[in-house]
Amino acid sequence: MRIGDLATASGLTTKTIRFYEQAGLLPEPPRTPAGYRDYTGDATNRLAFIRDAQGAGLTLAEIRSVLALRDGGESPCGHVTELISQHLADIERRLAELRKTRTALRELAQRASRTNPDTCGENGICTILSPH
Amino acid sequence: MRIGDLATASGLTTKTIRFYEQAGLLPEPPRTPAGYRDYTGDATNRLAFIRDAQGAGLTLAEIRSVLALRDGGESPCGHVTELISQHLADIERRLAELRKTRTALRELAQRASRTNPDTCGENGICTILSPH
DNA sequence: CTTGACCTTCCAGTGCACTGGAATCTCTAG
DNA sequence: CTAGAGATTCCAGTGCACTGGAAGGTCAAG
Repeated sequence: MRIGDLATASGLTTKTIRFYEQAGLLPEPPRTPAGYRDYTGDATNRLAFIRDAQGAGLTLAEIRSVLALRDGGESPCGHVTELISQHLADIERRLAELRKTRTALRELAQRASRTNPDTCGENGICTILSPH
Repeated sequence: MRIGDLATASGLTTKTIRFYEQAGLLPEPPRTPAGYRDYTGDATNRLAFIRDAQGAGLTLAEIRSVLALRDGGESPCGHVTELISQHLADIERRLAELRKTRTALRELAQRASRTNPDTCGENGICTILSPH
């Protein structure tokens, strides 16, 4: 299986696959006599795993750490469980942040609807965004 | 007012202030005979505005566009109103995304708690993240 | 023999908002 | 006179996950 086939099978680009290899996520495959990368079906599974892990919000660095454990013969379960709970906490933080920003923006939208463009610059740049 | 004073007054660093100038957010101030930037109180207001606008989630590019309108003598109200509604929509999208990811992660956490590390690698890399 | 698809490497850029560091200049206090 | 704080410019790097492009090698079909 050459890199283009793997790209098609995985829905990635050849660029991305080479990048993953260089980033230590995908082992270097054997080469054909011509120097072409020659993949087995395992690579498809590995890329599918990377996709799933990314879908869960893991970074490539985290995914690499999980793969390294597995490749080293260790079970990554504990590590993965920890990563998941870290990401959950992170998402809660970001949700709270976003909700706060949303509230602020709604307030600004309210203010915008009450603002007269002809007088809004009299003492500042924009009374909607930055009232005194 | 020299750049250090402005930095103290605005809570930014001198680096950031020079960066804002270079990015077209802050007009080039006059210089002292020694070549030092010499700011008036206006700069403080402008930086406060930038801070407020950033707090509302606007990017520096958007803030620049608002400032450009005001500097050009036009009222930026309409533009600002539009930016606010765009950002609200964007935040709704991201909230929905995050909630989806959170649901997925909770599912994964559930699965993690039911996973036996000794058998989890039997047909893949990690049955928590990527079950078959 | 040529065309075209596909492969190779390597280097560099993207977006965003800064941040770090080097080399040099200016001013004030002791 | 010197030390130190603070200013100047310019270049380059950060993190993240790619993406683009140049210059060239390989292979099957026509």
